[in-house]
Amino acid sequence: MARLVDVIEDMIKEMIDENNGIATINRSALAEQANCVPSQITYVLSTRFSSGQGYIVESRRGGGGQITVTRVEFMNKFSYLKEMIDAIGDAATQQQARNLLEGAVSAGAITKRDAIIIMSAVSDRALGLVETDTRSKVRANIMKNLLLALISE
Amino acid sequence: MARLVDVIEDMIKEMIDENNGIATINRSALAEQANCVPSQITYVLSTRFSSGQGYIVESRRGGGGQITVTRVEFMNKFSYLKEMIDAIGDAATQQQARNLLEGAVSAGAITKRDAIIIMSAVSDRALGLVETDTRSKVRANIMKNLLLALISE
DNA sequence: TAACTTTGACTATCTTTGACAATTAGATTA
DNA sequence: TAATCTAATTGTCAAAGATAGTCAAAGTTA
Repeated sequence: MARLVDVIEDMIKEMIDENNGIATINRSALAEQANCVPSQITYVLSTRFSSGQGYIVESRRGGGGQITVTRVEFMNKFSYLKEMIDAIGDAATQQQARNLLEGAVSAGAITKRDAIIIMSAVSDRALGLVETDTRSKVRANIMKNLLLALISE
Repeated sequence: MARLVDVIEDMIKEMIDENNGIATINRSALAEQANCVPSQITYVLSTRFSSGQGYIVESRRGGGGQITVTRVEFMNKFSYLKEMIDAIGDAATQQQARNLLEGAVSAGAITKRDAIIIMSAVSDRALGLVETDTRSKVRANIMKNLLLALISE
């Protein structure tokens, strides 16, 4: 069964692709198109289109209100990695790590190969022996070290 | 009567064989099929499909969640890495990790760049939040996962 | 007896939904 | 004109739903 998040993520990315890197969204219309509640759109935007993933999301409420999603282009690799490091903060779940890495790959900030390597180091499997209550922090730490290594190449 | 672990192990291996080396599992569905509790699947995966045994296991929770098991083929050109994985065993100090990586670089099994990346993930600095008494085990685990990722490319 | 297997209650994480709050443009009114 | 109302939008947050993970006790086997 396809996940709604994935469907919506794809729809938004398509809009972005078709519009020179900027999607202009009417939240409820998109929700209707995707057959879901409007807040689901908000959820997708916050988990898949964050600044650490190379997007700027702006919005306005009220009549004529809308959401615009802009893919940040021409951002050099270093500042992208820096954004990622900021986004990680001091804890990250496996899924958050995955989302960040996918964003970085599609932004061209890192290669797919590097993303796979990094993911393999911070997956739940790799960290299985770390106590569950510190695992997210350990993951964040490792990931930041890995990204720093990429920066300092 | 055949042991459950063996039955489930075979089921998963069959799925892998039938799908180009990758099985996609819904844990509770498979448990139902095998007539056991879901956590039994987790047990089989951790005892029979570990990184030391050449499998990459990935998973996601939540709606649409799933587990994927990938069998990594050891081609000849990766025999050095396979031996490395065996050599790591279940614990490695930072120094041992460094030595192994240096050996791999001078043997031409991995690039210097990859060695630096891997080292940045398993350095004491990256693992600072892991309790010292498990750190070597965690390091070994991460390293095996990383090497498998390199092989699986 | 030591190691391995099986079970199940409990936990963690991710997604989906919906009720309610906040904001804004434009229309209406005093 | 200024204040107010109204309709149109997005934002927030917590609950419900859907998976997988953990851990320790009980059972089995070598």
